[in-house]
Formats: sequence, C-alpha cells, structure tokens
Amino acid sequence: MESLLGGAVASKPLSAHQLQVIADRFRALGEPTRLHILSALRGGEQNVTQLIELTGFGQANLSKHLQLLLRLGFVDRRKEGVSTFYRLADQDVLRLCEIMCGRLEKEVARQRKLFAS
Amino acid sequence: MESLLGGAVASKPLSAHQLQVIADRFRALGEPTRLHILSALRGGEQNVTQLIELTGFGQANLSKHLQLLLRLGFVDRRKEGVSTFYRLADQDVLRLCEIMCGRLEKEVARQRKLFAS
DNA sequence: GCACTATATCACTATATAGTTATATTAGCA
DNA sequence: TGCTAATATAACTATATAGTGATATAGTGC
Repeated sequence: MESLLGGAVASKPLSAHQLQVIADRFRALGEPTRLHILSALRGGEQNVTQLIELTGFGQANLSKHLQLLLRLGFVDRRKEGVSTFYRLADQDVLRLCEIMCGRLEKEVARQRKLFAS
Repeated sequence: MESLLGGAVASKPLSAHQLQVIADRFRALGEPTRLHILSALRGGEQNVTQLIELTGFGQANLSKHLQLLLRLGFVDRRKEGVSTFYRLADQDVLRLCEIMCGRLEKEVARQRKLFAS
C-alpha cells in the first residue's frame, strides 16, 4: 500500500476506501480512554480485571474499547482460563505517540517564544 | 512532554488533560475528509478554491476542516490578497501515515498468509 | 447439574461533529 | 461608494459513538 505522503515522488491519490481505512485507525487512537488503556499496557500484558483497576473505567466500556483496539490490530490477546490477557500488538503505537508528543513539545516551545518576545 | 510510551524506562502516567490533547490530534487525522485535504497539499500549497476543485468538497465544509487542521498545527497558511494558501506545516503527517500504512501492509500480508495456509 | 467469576454483548441515552445552507467578512476593482 | 469574488462563520440536521446498566456467554469448582 502506498503511504499517504509517499517519498519524494508524489504518490498516487488514495481511493476513498483507502482513506477510510487509514482514518479508522487514526480515530481509534483519537480517544483519551483508548490511549489510557494502551498506556496501561506499556508495562506488559494485563487481563481485563487488572485494566479495570489500573484505569478505573467500567467493565463494559473497557471491553468495548478492547474489542475495537483488537479489531484494528493495536492489541493482541491471550485467553487463560476465564481470563483474557491483552497486550500491545507491536511498537507502532509508541512510535506514533512519540511523533505526536514531539509535535506538542514544538508547540509549547513556540508558545514560550511568543511570551518571551 | 513525556511520550506516551516513553523509552525503555516506563514513563510517568499521563494526566487526563495530556491524554485529551494527544487524542485530539489523532482524531484530527481520523477523518477521511481531512486526510484527503492533507493529501491534496502534498504537491505544495493550494488556496481554498484550488482545494475545492482538487477534492470536490463543499466550500464551507472544507473551510471548517482547514480551521481545525490549522488550529492543531497540521497546516500553515499565507494570505495573499483575497486568497488563502494552505500548506502542510511539516513532515509529521507523512511520517504518521507511513507508520499507519506500514501496519496495513502487514495486515494484508497476514490475511494473504491465512488464505495460503 | 448448580453457583461463581470473568469477559463480552446488547440496548439505551447523551454528546460530538460532519456536512449543508445561508450569511458575514474581507480584499480588490470599477 | 458599490460590486464581485474568496474565505470564514453561524445555524441546523443527521449520524456516530462513548458511557452505562442489564444480560449473555464461557470457564472453574462444587
């Protein structure tokens, strides 16, 4: 699949469907609740009960968010008896958040400059 | 600001406000319309009339999305007479989309494997 | 089988926002 | 000044979804 921005060469326009698929994934990260869940999984896999304790979210709400993150490939899971352990599927979420946080740092620096001038 | 996933060392938990600020930015990229607009800016700055032609979106709709992208720092603008030229603020959107597209490639490869087996 | 626990799903309400139409603002020009 | 064009904003409708409470499903032990 072509990257949205491509390399130096302008890549072909993406179809409406491709744009939708990509947007779905960004939107999955566009909820503080889901970022909180992903953040709680940084330390390693957790079952749902542990996530409830870690995050304070309701069980049904948490479960629904986990299904979404699973469907879009941001988390994997492993069933052990009656429990389900969720974990980050890979490092991509970390990389994505690093870029976003870098943007925020730049933003803060700019604001500071405005005050200073 | 701390990155959501941090380095090897687990970073401090993010405050609700920080999570919200990061989520806002992911959500901004979580709409196909806005991705389409950003994609249309890959080739260089465009004014609103040009963007209308390139994307086929309504003027008011387009303007509203541009204000959002501007407010969150994904685009910059330059006014020239009665026109406003928008451009990508930096390369971050490209980097973010590359990661997402990479995920999709892996997803497709996995699907193909399932069929093959 | 029954009871208990963990997780997932359903049904519902409330809120956010994408798209649209109409209007306001602003710049250039006669 | 008035006229036109480009962009932004306001008001509205329709849709999507976050959160919640109730219920369903599945595993474990009695």
